[in-house]
Amino acid sequence: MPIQEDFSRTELEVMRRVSGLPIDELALSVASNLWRASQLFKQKLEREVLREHSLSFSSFSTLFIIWIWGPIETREIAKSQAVSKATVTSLLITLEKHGLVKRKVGKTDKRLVLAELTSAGKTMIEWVFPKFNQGEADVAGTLTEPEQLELARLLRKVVAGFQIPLEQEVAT
Amino acid sequence: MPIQEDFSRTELEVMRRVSGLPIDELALSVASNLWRASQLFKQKLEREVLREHSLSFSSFSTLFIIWIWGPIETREIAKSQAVSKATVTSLLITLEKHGLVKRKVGKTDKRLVLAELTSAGKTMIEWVFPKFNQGEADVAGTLTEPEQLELARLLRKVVAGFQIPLEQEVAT
DNA sequence: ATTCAAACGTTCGATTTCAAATGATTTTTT
DNA sequence: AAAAAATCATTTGAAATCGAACGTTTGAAT
Repeated sequence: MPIQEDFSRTELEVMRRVSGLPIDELALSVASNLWRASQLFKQKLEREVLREHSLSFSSFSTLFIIWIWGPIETREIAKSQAVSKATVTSLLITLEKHGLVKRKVGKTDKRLVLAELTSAGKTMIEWVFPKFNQGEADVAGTLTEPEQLELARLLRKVVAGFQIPLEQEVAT
Repeated sequence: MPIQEDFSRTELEVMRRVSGLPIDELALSVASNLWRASQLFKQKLEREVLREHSLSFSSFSTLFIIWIWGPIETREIAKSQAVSKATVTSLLITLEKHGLVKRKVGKTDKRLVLAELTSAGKTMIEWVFPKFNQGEADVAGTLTEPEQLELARLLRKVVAGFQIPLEQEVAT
C-alpha cells in the first residue's frame, strides 16, 4: 500500500477550486496547515490544561514570559508575544486582578511599567508549565524525533524570515 | 563559518531556564515556534493585505470558506475553522452587516442556517485572495521549495494527529 | 531654559472569541 | 401521537485583540 499524503477534504477542494488561478499552491498549503495546526494546538492546551486553572492561552504565555524574564517591560512582553501593547495592558490587568502579577513604574524612566510575578503567580506557572509541556509533547509526539527537529528548524527559519523585511522601510 | 542554528534569544533563555526540570525541550521548541510563526503570519497578512479592505483574519477565512463551499452550514464553518459556533455567528453578523454574506434558514431542516456570498462578497474574495496568497508566498518563500513541501507535510501530519485522539472518549 | 518631538502605557470603541444558557426545531422513545 | 432527548443557532457575559487617540514623561533642538 503506497504512502498516502494526508490532504484533508477541504485542502483538496480548495486546490481544485483555485487551480487555474495564478496561485502559489505550495505556499497556500504551507500557510493553511500552519494556521490550522496552531489553532488546534491552542484549543487543545486551553481545554485540556489551562481551563481548569482559569487561564487563557494568552494569560499563560504572558505569565510564562514574565517567569522567564523576571521584571519585564510591557513593550518587551508585547514584542515577545507578537501582540500589541494595548493587548498586554489588558492581559496584565486581568492577571493582576487574579493576583498572579504585579506592576510597578520604572525607577529611572517613569514611562515604563515593569511586570513581575507574585508568589501566587510563580506557584501557578511552576505548577501548570509541566502539564502544558506534556500537552506540547502529545502534539509533537505525532512526529518522530528527527521530524520534530526538522519541523522546529523549518519553523525557526520562517520566524527568522519575518524579522528581515524590516530593512525595506514601510512607506507612509 | 559554521551554519548557525538560529535560536532566538528568548528560545535560548527559556531552554536555559527549564534545563534541569523534567521538560520535553524538543516539544517545547516545536510548539513555541509553531505558535510564533502562526502569529507573525497572521499579523503580517492583517497589516499588509487585509487592513485596507477592513477585513480581519477571521473574516477573511470565513469569506474564503464560504467561497469554496457555496451555501454552507454554520456548524461546518465552525468545524473547518476550528472555532466555536458562537464565534461563527458573530463573524457572520459582521460580514452580513458589511454586505458580504447573506444567511438563510435551511429548507428541510429549519434549525440550520446556510451562509452564502453576496455578489459584493464574491467580488471581495476574488480580489483579495490573490493578494493574500502573495503574502503567503512571501512567508513560505523564506524556505526552499523542498523545505516548503516538507514543512507542509509535517504540519499536515501534526494536524492529522489532532483528529485521532477523539477515539479516547472524553470523560465527563 | 523652553519648546518640540519621540516614546510609553493606557483608554476607547469595535470585533473576535468562548462556555454556558436559551429558544427553536427535529429525532427518538415510549 | 405525546413526551423526552438531541441538535441547531443565537444570546449573554467575560476576556482578548487591535488601531487610533490620549496624557505623561523623556530626550532633542533651539
